[in-house]
Amino acid sequence: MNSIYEKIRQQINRVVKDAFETCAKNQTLPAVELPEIIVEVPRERGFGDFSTNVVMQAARQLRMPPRKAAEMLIQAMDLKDTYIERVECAGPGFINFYLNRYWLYDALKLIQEKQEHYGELDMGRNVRVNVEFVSANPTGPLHMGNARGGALGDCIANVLKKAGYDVTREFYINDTGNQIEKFGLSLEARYLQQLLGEDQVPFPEDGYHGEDIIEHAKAYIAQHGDSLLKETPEKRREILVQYALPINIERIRKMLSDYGIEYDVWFSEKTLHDNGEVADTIQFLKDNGYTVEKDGALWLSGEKLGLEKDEVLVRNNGVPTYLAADIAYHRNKFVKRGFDWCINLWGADHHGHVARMKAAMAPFGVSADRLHVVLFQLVHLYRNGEIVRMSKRTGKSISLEDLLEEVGRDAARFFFNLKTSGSHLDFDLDLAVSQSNENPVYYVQYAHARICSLIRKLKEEEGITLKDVAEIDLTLLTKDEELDLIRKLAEYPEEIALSAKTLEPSRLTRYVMDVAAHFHSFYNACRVKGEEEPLMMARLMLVDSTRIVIKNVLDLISIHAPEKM
RNA sequence: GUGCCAGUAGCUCAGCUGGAUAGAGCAACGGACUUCUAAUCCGUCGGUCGGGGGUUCGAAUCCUCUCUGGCACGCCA
Repeated sequence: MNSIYEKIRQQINRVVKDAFETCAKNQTLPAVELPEIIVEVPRERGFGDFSTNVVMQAARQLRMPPRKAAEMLIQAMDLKDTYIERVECAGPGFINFYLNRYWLYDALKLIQEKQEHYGELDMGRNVRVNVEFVSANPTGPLHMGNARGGALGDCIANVLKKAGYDVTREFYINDTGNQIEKFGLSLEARYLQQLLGEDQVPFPEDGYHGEDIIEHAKAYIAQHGDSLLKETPEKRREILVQYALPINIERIRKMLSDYGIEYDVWFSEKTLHDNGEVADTIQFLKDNGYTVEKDGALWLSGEKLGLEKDEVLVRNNGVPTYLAADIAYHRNKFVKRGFDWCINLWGADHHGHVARMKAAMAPFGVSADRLHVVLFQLVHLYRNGEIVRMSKRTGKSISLEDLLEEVGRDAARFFFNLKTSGSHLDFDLDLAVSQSNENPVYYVQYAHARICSLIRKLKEEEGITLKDVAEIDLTLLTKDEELDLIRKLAEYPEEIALSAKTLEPSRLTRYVMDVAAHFHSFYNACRVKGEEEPLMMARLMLVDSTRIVIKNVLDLISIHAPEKM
């Protein structure tokens, strides 16, 4: 068993179904097909611990007022061997379940039993999922979009893993094509400028203007001198790209690693061209009638795939487009490597690409729902209440490196995971570094440190450590603050399930803030140290369980859980 | 012009597979440290859920129209 909620849902499900069968047998209710029984937690505590609206859903088929049907059901319920203490009908026809406290005590036992494995589910058993994220152009430093995409993608991967999926994290390296062409031209111009003087060599209008390009040129000259002057421009660019690209990729890898992200696969786009998979994919589409020829180019047929318009696959100069490579890439993921499910994280400015990418999988027998694109909105940085576009130091747009330098990894990961991916994100730099009650990062970390401190003190000053669960009387936990905290901790597996289902890990960030809030309330209302041994031990178990959950969530969002602050 | 996303408290946002009296944090105001960390807690204030219409027992949630903001509509990626 992984979740008390799951257990309770099963109990309620069984109780309702059995009661319904009894009623059908007595003919107090018509024997109809019941809809799925949805069990939820009512907003108001007074409406019980759990409730279901099943008779309202079924009111039409039952041909009876919901309240009346509910009453019949409740009368027929057998509550033996359940947590359910009593059942009431309320409102327009809700059935409210009031539970005894043992479900909460069992929830605590479950946490202690599972420890860091608490919250793990088997939702994704045998499902292999590929999560591809960041995939930044290796032509320069990582920007805010990469930072948000990185935080989201990594967290989604963590959550899916926790939910039992077989997860592969992947970075797609755009190491060929137009961007690289531009990269080469920029490097070449900077190289020549260094050797021949800036005025002697024009810099390409749409080139990469960053300082890093000049640094690459200087570094290359320092190591290899002016030997490229005598090469052909093509050869020169090739050598410069071969020199600078691995450095950039390594920098990206290092930067993301500092950010807490480690990939399983670094996938090179170039290999798809070199080994013929792009050509083969285009040929396959052509052979199966998914293409049209027009204006000297080869187009993906929009009509054939249900798209609004055709898209170029091969330009009239014979060079395949990014789309062609991307189709080959996804075909590689699904068909060649056999992933059941692929998740891509893209900036919202790429939303136009989603429909064609999904549609383009159909020819390969891959249904659109196996490709899931998570679009995330742009990030706006604020300082002193004003929007910040440029780095003070470099005058360029703010890089991930700048951000980590200014606010640190914990704050960055926390704030990028605080809002749902679909909403625009305003990142307040002042708030992220402020050591105050306004900063939610500290709020959560402080709760963890407080717990660790408490546990440490008990051990060091009193020699007290947590006893075996079997020897602890949890029924001594009766105060609202205690029970509310346990209730919150019991929700954790539900949060994992919902985060995995919706691919919205930001709810975990909000959840852990909630856990911290309940802990702080508990802490102010109840003492641990100095209480009589049995109560102290029960509370210590609650506190330690809280520690386990907070640590668990902070690990998922890749934020440090300090033991002291 | 067409499409996608968003519009909820002064601010930043949850809630959106229809459910009971729409939530949280911050800000504002008033309280709580002899006792395990006050980076904390408790309380008060705060809403025509952008607007109109519709669907039904019930709508912030679904449909439709409309207004506002962002983005996309390339032989760029």
